[in-house]
Amino acid sequence: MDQRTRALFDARARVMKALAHPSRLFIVNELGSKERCVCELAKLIGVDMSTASKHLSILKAAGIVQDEKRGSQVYYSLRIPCVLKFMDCVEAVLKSSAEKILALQQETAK
Amino acid sequence: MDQRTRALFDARARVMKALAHPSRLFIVNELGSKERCVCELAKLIGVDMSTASKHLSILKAAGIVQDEKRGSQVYYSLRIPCVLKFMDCVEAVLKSSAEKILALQQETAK
DNA sequence: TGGCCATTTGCCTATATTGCCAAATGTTTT
DNA sequence: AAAACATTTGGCAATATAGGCAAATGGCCA
Repeated sequence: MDQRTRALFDARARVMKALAHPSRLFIVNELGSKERCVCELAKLIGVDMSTASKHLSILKAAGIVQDEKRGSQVYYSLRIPCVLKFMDCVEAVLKSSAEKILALQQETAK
Repeated sequence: MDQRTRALFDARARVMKALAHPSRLFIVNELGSKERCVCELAKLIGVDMSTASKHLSILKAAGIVQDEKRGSQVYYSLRIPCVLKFMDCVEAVLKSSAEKILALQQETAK
């Protein structure tokens, strides 16, 4: 893999990494329907506000969300909504895995 | 977030995590055009074969690829091809980030 | 101004990930 | 059977990630 290719996949992996955490996937999902402030998201997830803030800063650094300060609150929203569409394919992977496990069990039971 | 929701997002994150590494994204990309054995992928990426094998086992455990042993070689192929489509959106994120940085630079230069 | 709330940042510990080497396993060939 | 090759696995050290607490910052209101 040459230097140029490596840089390309490093950049892509940085974006994927930002999404590769349950709380951050939950955040992206929430922001898909409406913008939210940090304290709302922290409550919804059930973590410390500082933890939620850090997850949001990771998503922001990756270019996935954007923030807007209004009064004393910071509202986050999706910057690139197509990430929401990842979940259909992820669910297909999960479904397919579940079916495979089921098939193996029935194989064993024979 | 209730137990059920947490389990859902944990499962999704496990799949995303499997994809969140430059070598593994490269592998998925390669397998998009044709199946490959471990040694080919190791050479293409430029890592030890044991390293490539571990990456492949992570992708396999996530349900993204499948393997088939033929002779002394193990050929891996994409099990769920829709993951290839993630890259368009990831590129959109990267492009948008690049444009934002450019805009900020021009702002500063004023 | 003082107090309260929302947010961010620093710090710290626990845990997870990465990638190499070496060893174990299985396959093909001579 | 031995040598050669492909793959996987275990061990290990370096590095990265996660999340809570406490402190710092900034806005709002009495």
